[in-house]
Amino acid sequence: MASEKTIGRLTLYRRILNETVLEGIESIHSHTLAAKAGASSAQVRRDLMEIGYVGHSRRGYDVMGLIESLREFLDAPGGQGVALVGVGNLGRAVLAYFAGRRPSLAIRAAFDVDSQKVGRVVHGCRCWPMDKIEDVIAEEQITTAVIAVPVASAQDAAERAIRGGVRGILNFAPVPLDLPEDIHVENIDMGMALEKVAYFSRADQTTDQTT
Amino acid sequence: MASEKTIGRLTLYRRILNETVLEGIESIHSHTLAAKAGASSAQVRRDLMEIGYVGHSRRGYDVMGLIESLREFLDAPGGQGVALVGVGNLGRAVLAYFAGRRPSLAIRAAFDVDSQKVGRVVHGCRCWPMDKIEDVIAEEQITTAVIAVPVASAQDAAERAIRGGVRGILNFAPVPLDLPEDIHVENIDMGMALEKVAYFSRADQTTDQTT
DNA sequence: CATTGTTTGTGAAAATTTTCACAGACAAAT
DNA sequence: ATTTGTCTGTGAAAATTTTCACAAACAATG
Repeated sequence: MASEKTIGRLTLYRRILNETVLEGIESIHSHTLAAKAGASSAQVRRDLMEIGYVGHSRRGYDVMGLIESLREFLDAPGGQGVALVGVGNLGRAVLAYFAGRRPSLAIRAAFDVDSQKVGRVVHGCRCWPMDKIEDVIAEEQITTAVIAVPVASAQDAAERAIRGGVRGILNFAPVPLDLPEDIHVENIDMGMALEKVAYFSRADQTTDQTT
Repeated sequence: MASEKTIGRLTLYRRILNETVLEGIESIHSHTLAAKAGASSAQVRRDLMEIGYVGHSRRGYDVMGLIESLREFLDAPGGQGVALVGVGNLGRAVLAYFAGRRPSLAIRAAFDVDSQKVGRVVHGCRCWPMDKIEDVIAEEQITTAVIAVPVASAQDAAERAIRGGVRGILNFAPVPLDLPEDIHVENIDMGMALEKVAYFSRADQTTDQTT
């Protein structure tokens, strides 16, 4: 029911709410959350409608309750494992980013062709050789893979991860992957993103910002 | 006139066409380009309509001509400079990614607080201390900045880049930046992206892939 | 030269996403 | 107890994006 865009914003709201709760704030209005998220208040209310969380008129949303509700909606009941394929600069950045962040969505294994990296533990994550992908993913019941390998190996890496049992892929390689359509693919293409920004940075282009 | 989404796809088409031309292919049909880009042929035709490039019925689009047309549309006439703020793992990955890729959109300077990094040249790009941002950006006429610093310094880094003259920002820090609305901001939020993929990786969620 | 089959360019329809705007709820103030 | 002002939840409108579908173009074929 919830669109991809809505899911993205919900995760953003959760991050904002986690900060909010640290400040000791107990309830929050849609327009406050909206301002912090860079959205409109109507948008926030629509999104929360999607997960069926109800606020109080005048008082807004109960922060703790909303966080809990988001957790129930967004997180898999038993937690989910993530695999990282490619432990280069980008891969290490990804590991650093997620290290110890969310236990219910942790990077449980990393893979690289470089035998120098194999066996080492980076940011609390063990690095395996590429040919162990299927086995380790299956064994650790990993559902999601992050592809951070060069373009030439991306398609193969993705296919192997899927053979291991992965159902969703976060792809950093700037190439569209050709995969079964029941596999969810999210592309992060830094080159494309930079070109877009550069285009809109030009004085002659006028469009408002957003993501 | 062209939407942000269209601009994104146009850059993707260009990348695909650059590969196509290497294969010695002289013309391409909308449906072929669409398949490689993961879009529909109607979408491709609409997008190309946007830049006013016309193909030939039955023969399709002239690859070289289209690349040239995309260049005219997407690239700034005199080229554009990019600054990188933050030379950690992610920053280095960004540098490696763009090193020597497109002369008209090159990373001309990098900045970091770490005095160990200052003065060094990473992937052909000199690293400056943070307090030189305004000066170097102004001097090099840099229009676009990539923010790859921790959350806590992202807002400040962005503001200083803007004071130097930057008009567009590619922000990797997982925090919405609060900036003048004439500044174009593009957020790449790896955490949000991974959570989205994880959500759609769950067996109970069914939605088709795309980006 | 006519026919055939394929492809572009594009109005119009469909689908999706966002915003508007307001009834109903309710805390606070009087 | 009543009024006041603000906030939610949501139907409906607006805006945006994508797809449909077909006339016009035209290379290829006979």
